Amino acid sequence: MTAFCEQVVKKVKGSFPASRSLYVCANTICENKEVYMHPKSVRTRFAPSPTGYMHVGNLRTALYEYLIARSSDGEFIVRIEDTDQQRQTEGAEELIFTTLEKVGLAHDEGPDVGGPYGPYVQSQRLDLYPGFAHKLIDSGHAYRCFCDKNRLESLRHDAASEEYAASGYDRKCRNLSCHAVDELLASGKPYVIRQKMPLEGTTSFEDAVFGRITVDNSELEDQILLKTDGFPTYNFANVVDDHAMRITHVVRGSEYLSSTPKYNLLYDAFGWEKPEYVHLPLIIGEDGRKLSKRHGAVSFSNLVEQGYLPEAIINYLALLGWCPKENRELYSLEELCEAFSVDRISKSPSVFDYQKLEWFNGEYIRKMAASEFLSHCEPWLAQVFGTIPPAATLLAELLQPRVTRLSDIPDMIRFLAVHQQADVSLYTNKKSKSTLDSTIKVLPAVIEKLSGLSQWDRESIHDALISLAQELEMKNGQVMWPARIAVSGQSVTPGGAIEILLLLGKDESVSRLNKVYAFLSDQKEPS
RNA sequence: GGCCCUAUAGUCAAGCGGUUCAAGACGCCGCCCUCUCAAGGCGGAAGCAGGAGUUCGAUUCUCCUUAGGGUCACCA
Repeated sequence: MTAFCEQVVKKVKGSFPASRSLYVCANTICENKEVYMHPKSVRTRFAPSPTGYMHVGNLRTALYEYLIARSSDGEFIVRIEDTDQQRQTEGAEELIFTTLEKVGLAHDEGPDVGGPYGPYVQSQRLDLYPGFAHKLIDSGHAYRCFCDKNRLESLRHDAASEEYAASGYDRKCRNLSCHAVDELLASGKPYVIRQKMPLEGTTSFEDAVFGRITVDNSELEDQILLKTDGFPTYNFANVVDDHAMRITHVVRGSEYLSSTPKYNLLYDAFGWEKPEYVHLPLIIGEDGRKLSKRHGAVSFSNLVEQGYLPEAIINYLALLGWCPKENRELYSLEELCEAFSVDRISKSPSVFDYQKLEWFNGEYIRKMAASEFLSHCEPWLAQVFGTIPPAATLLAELLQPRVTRLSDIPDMIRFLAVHQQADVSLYTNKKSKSTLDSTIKVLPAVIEKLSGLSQWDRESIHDALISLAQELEMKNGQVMWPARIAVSGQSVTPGGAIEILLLLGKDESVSRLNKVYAFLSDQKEPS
């Protein structure tokens, strides 16, 4: 007992090295759970597989896991599920951590920060799983299966095989005699270990959002626990690790709903306490299908590239499938921790709505301090001007109420860097009472007036143009409209004539106006 | 196809048998503001999938139908 305690203490302090005695230790942990922990504390885990990109569905799962932990003062753990050797991607793990950091989901334990229940990468716990699998064989809850892939494949293609259709694998090896097994083992034939499902009866469990789920055991396949390469399947590693890491709330997408009974049977076989289950409704695309790459930008980095802010993404995701008690929508992460509760998670799948995300993004942009917005703009301004223009502050001020995605900025301001002649038809505008004739009439006066200005600021330009309208007995619009169109070359601009002139500077403005006037005069003459 | 799940406007959704019963938000439309567009303000159109049953009374409870989705891998 003393030795055990020492081991536990060592482990809690995190000084326990990842070694082959891990098996022994985990085994000890599992069988002495009362000694080992703080049963009250909520522990959730984000267990992504390092596939190289962070799907918003995964991010939302991570968010809810984080919120569940934080809202009850519990711990949030990150565990990497890399038991599929085929799917390893370079830098994938890194991406997971940078994403979590960008959105502010700080974890208490994980491969990068350590913790008392490590290692937190499944490929580093490989020597843990076979022992557990063999324990299950000993207790009669699992068996070795020597069927090769070809047989399974042909089983699957054999439509006549109703037995297979009923429960997946046909359980050929389930009742192999000891003698037969020994012989196969001796021959060195590779095998997997499968879970022995009960043939009759039902299994049910209580899900925090979906309620009671019951399935017939006859529906359950004798799933593979340990692959021929000695790696565990997700189905197995997941259960072993969730238990070993003392996870109290298993939070995941509802696509796992139908396999949860199998996991519970595993917990029962080991005699372990089962966790609470919180299955989340799926995030789907416009077409009603599970959101996937063909729906467009569905990874966190895609979204950021498209100009969405991490805070806006998180806020939107929080409200996608969960509804606060209070009738409001703008929540910071901290506020979400306060407000979140599992019982307000909805059951039906929700469509990922880019328009609504865009609205959130606009809200966050407008809420920003001007200086902060400016720094967000800078890379986009540099993209157009090659450098940060002197008028950046003014530009940002004009952009802030008008931008919904940062990536829209370049197209909105490109006209400032490159002057293009407006389509002649643009000079005709009913509301401003502007026509091509009035434009041709007013332009020389505008040029003259502006050229004569000694000051180039908002007020001077404003006064000059307004007084010009009065002098010519024209409406303000008849002056402002053509000036803006001429100088910008387009009908819609961020800011009015005065702002655009201000942005361009006196020399550039006058030069553009002259160019346009010359062009328009030429156009006019033939007719 | 078997099994499981879901079902309030185009979308996210409140509602958890009857004081207000169909909130609120995005989007859409209109008006105001206005040197364009935004932002902002005001207003509008738009919904309980269908059918039985329980009940004095169903959006709300039960069943059926229909429609969607998920899942049936040595993927997670």
